[in-house]
Amino acid sequence: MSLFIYNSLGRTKEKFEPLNPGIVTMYVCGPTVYGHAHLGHAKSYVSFDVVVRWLRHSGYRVKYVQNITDVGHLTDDADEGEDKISKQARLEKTDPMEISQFYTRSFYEDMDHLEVQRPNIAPNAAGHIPEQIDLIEELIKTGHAYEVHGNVYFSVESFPGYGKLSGRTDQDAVQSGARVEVRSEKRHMSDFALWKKAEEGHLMKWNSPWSIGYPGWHLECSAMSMKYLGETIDIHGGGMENKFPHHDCEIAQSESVTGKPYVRFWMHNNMVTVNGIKMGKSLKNSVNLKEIFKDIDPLVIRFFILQSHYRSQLDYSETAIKASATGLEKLRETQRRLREQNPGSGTFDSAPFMQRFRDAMDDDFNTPIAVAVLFDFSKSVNAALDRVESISATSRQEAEAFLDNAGRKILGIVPEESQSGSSDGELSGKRLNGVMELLLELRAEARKNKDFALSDKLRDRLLETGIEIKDTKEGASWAVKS
RNA sequence: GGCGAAGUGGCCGAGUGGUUAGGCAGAGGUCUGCAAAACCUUCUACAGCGGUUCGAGUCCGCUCUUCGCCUCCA
Repeated sequence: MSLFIYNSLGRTKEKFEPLNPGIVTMYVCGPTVYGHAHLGHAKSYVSFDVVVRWLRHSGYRVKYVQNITDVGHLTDDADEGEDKISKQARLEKTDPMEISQFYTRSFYEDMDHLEVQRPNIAPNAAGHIPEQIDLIEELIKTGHAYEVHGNVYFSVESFPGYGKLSGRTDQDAVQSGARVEVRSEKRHMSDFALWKKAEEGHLMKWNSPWSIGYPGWHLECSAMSMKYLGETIDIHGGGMENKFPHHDCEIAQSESVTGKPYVRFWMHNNMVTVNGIKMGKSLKNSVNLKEIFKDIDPLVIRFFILQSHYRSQLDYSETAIKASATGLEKLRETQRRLREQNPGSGTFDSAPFMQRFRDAMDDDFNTPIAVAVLFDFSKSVNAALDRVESISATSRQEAEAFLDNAGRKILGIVPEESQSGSSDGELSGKRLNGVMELLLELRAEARKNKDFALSDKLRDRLLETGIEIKDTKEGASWAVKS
């Protein structure tokens, strides 16, 4: 089976082949850096991380670009309001550059915890002003854009396909219910800004042929995507809420300049909701990642996200997270058992699970099914290990390799180190192993002497510190509980 | 008003014309000094009403409900 990807452009799953054999060019809309990342960011970037990992696993060289939006765009609508980054700078009593740098670092910190691999290129908008100006000049030259009082607008009437991604092709209908008052200086209500003249006191501004000002929001992705990946790219990812207007504007700008398709596959991931309502900063219900990570292993969050499909909404609740934590522990338990149990003579065939896993991933990155395959695998492996004959060294190696590939390298939900269930490096140290070995030995002696008060004390007190003792036929083992 | 998505068992969450999703929770059992872990067995479904079909959560129509976008947003 070959890889099929749901393309938002045609609203169907299409067979994926890159434009250039062996190489996939991929661009994903990055965050605007004026606050800490929340669960929504996690869902988006974990989802696309798995996409990249699967493409690479499938043998492609993936050139992955993910931008950082550090030009402050407006808090309100297209024409009013304060620039978000400047506003945050004012609130934190500092300047925009510090804000964007600080939150960029914070973003990567959180993504690192989630095992999200960094993009190959992470361009920032403020560093690509000349490229954006070039693009505007080209659009003016070709009659797709016009200047009014230092502002430059894209003329949607000059691009017949405007709105094809979101299905909003009738601009009069789109505007009839719009909640935003439209500036009269535009030729058409739907025209959008490519360059804005800076108002008095606006901090983030640059010189341009039209005014001292700043670029429109949609422009940066077009400019940077084409600069680093070429005029036509294979995959462009982003959140569903950006389909319109952001992505439709990107298409209009880019294709007007090049005359070529801008993106071959559009991928849109769905939202995180809290009690059924979209999570958003303005709604004050967003779940900050740094807060969650205080109580929950980041990989549990990653697992929680991958248990649903990227195109489905994901409803956040503490009970759902707890269920995920317990479930993930089960997979890790199997991983530990595979590493620790002595080989026997039985056989175990991992191949069918590999095949089912591949099929799931090839079907539009169906991670919920891929995860279900891991659970089925886990169940079968545990059963095999429980048999008297256990499984042979060869079978065990195969099973371990599958779990390592599928669970760690692709889904990124099981850790490399088997001894510690958490990503806490301190606890997984050799020293702890030594101490635990001693404690298990003492407990075994106590049990042998039927001193159950002592053996239970050891077990209970260790559990209080987050270490769980597991008695099996092969003797006791331990694991850090996440 | 326009564009779009969705309603699955106690909860989370796949599937999409005929055959078990999976996880969590619940029940019973094996194991255990007792537990936990592990293993085995097991209960509760496809919003409603029509239609197509030998057969429909799955296709079609209508109704109800929810959510997203049309303003910055992953």
